[in-house]
Amino acid sequence: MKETARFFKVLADEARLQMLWLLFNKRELCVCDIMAVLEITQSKASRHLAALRSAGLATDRKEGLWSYYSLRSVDDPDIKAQLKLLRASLSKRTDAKQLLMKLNAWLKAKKSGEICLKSGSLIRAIRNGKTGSLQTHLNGGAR
Amino acid sequence: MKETARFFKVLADEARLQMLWLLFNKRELCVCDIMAVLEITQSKASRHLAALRSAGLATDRKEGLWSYYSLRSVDDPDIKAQLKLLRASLSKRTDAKQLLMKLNAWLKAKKSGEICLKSGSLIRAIRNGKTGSLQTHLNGGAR
DNA sequence: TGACTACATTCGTCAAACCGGATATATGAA
DNA sequence: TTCATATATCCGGTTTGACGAATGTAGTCA
Repeated sequence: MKETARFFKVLADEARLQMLWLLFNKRELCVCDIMAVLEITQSKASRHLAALRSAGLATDRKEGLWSYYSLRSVDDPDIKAQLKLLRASLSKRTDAKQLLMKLNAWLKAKKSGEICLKSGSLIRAIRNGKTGSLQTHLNGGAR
Repeated sequence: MKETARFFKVLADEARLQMLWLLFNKRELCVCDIMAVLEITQSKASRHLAALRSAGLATDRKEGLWSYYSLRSVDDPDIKAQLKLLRASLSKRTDAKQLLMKLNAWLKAKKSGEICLKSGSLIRAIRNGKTGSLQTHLNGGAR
């Protein structure tokens, strides 16, 4: 039963629940998207996604600079049922619905050319006074 | 979703899962029974049972010296479904089955007059060299 | 009353988990 | 090659949670 407890431990964190919820509804998201929508630091996003992956609930696919995470199809019927129930349960929550709206808004904004303002790298670049092409984005490029 | 995470936190402990499992199958147990079957200290048993109670999953009923714990009927349909699924999931586990056998053996032994050797009070009494009626149990009474 | 008990709670310790900041790695572009 | 970036991981610090031992509380019984 230790194994069962370990499974619930994975679900016993709000950030991971939110990530699962997003992945329930989007099939594939990069770390940057999750950072932005949940408004968390990059290391937090990466860390919890790694936890979901090592628990066998998610997989990642690398493409260029990005890591795209998606749900992993589990074979254990009990875990499958738990996840299904979790999804149904979250669907009723207003905060979950709001999160989904936020996700859609973010993806739309991203598609229209904006960049991730929460990016740790970006923040560091700004602090360091690095100019580079970021300025192009922030001044000329961004509307 | 913080609330959901908090719920899973309650399930994210082996001892609490075991207690829930016992209560799924027995309707009412006193702390002493749980201590004996799970082979845990009295404070551990009491602490985790209190956690289940404060999470709204269990209630207790006092009768004389004993506290009898039982499951509390929850109204939230999602939590109800989660617990039902948990029970079904645990039912398949061999360790859960063994625990149940152990519980039945314990209850049978208890009925036939044995006392709880794991009792903290008893241990303390022995350490303190108190004689009293305990010696009757340990020498004359016990087989 | 005083001894004995079941259980609750407190206390100090220890380990696990979460966190943000910093750094490392790897890729793509100039 | 060098720079900008996305992500992973490392590093201390803080919080959370579990634990056993000890103590407290309230029943029972002689």
